[in-house]
Amino acid sequence: MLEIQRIRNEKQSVIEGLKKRHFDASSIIDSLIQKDEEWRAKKGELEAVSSQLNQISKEIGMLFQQGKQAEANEAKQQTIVLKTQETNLKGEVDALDEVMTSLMYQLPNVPNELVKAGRNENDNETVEENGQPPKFDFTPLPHWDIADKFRLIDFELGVKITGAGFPIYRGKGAKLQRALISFFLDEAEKAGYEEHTPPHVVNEASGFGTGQLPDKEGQMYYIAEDDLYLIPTAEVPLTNMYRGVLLPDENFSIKITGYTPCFRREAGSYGKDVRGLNRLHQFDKVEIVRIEHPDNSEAALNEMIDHVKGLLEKLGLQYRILRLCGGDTGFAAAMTYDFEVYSAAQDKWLEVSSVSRFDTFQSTRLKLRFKNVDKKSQLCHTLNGSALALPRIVAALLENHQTKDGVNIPEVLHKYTGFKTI
RNA sequence: GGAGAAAUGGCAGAGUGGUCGAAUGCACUGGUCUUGAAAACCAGCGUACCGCAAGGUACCGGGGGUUCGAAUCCCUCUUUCUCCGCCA
Repeated sequence: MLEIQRIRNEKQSVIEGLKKRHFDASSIIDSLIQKDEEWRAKKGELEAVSSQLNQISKEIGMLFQQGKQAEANEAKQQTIVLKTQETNLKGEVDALDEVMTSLMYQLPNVPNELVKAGRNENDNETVEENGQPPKFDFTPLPHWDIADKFRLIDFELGVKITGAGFPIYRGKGAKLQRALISFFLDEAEKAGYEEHTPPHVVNEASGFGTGQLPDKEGQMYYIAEDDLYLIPTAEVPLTNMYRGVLLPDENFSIKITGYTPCFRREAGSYGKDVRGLNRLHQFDKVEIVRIEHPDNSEAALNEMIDHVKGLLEKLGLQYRILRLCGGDTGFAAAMTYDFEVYSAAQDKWLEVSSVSRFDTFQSTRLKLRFKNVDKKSQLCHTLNGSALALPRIVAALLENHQTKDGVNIPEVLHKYTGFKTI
C-alpha cells in the first residue's frame, strides 16, 4: 500500500511512475485526494463534537459528586443532540475510511527509477548474462524423461493421491531435494541470514500484510473451516513476523531465511509450459527476507542478487538476470530481478529466482517501523528473494548436467546427497 | 474436545462506573553531585491520527452493547494458564 501522504504530496510523480506499468492511476488518485479531504474535514467535526461531549460528561460527574442532581439532569439533556451528531459523523467518517482503503488497495507500488516502462515479459531488460550454455554431443532429454528414466519423480502417482501438480519425488530424486534445501539454507546462514521454520498456514491478517490479500485470494489454498491460508511462499510468514513491530532505533538490518513448501492454486495455462516441474501446485523453496533502513535498501538488494548469483555459479548453471519492466513487476514490488537458467532440452529460459525490493509498500500495511534519529517512527523497507526455488533448479540440473548415461551432481552437493551421479 | 481462571504502558503490577491515558516499582533518557563510576536526588519517559500552532481525538487482547460518562458492567470472538480427555 502506498502512503496517503505520498499520494497527497507527490501526486504527479506517483501517476507518472505508475504509467510505467501501463496503469492509469489518475482517476483513483483524484478521488482518493478528494475523499481524503472530506475525511479530514469530517474527522475534525467529529472530534470537536466528541470533545464537547467529553467536557459535558465530566461536568455531570462533578455535579453528581456535589449532589446537584437537578443541574446534572439538565446537563444530560444537552448531550442528546450532540450524541446524534456524533453517531452520524462517526458513520460518515467510517464510510469515507472504507472507500479510501479500497481505493488504496487498488494502487500497485510505484516502480523504481531504474525500471523501464513496459507491458509484459517481452519488455524486460537483460542486465547480465553469465556462464556458458551446456554443449551436448547427443540429443539432450527434457527433465521429465530423465526423471522417468531414473525413477526420480513420479507425476502420475501424485495425481492418484492428490492431483496434477503434486509430484512425488523418490529415491535419488527425493534425496536431491533434501540436499538442495540443506545447501541453500547453509549458504544463506553463511551470508548472515538466520534460519527459521515458520508455519505453512497463515491467517487472514498475514495475507493482507504482505499483499496477497485482498485480490489474490484465488492464488492461495484456503481452509474455510479454520479461516487459514496455505502459504504461497515463505515470504508471507517470515515477513509477517514483523507485523506491527516498532524497532527501537535505526541500527538494524534483519536478515532471515527459511525453507517451506509453497502452495499455489494457479489455475492457469496447460500444455508444454507446465509440463514436468515447470509449474506445480506444491513446491519447495528457500526464501531470504530482509528488513532494512531505507538508506540501506539498495545495497541490500545488490547483496541478495550476489547471493543468488553465487548459488547458481556453485551449481554450475549458466544464467541471465532480467530487470522486469513496469508491467511485469509484481503488484507490491518496486523493482524485481528475475534469474533465469537456459534449458537446452526444452529450448527455453526457466525462471529460478526472483529478487524484489518493496520499499515501504509492505511495511505500510504491516505497520513495520523504526525510530529514526529524530525519535520519530518511520517505515522500514522490506525485500525478499528466492534462494532458491527447487523444482526448476532440479529441472535445470537434470537437463544441463546430463550425460549420455546419467546426470552429474555438482560437487557442492556431494556431501549432502551422498552420491555424485545419477 | 470438556471444566475453570486470566488478558492493563518495555517489564512487573494497582485500579470494579466519574478530572484514569491510567498509581507504584523496575528498566530507560537527561540533569545535579563525583576525578570517574555507583548510590542518592531532580526531571522526563506509550502509540496513532487531525491541526501552522495552541490543542483535540482514539487506544487498558479484538469486535459490539448499556450509560451523560466504561480499564471498570453486559454480549461475543481470540489468546494464555491450570485440570481432565485424546494424540504425533
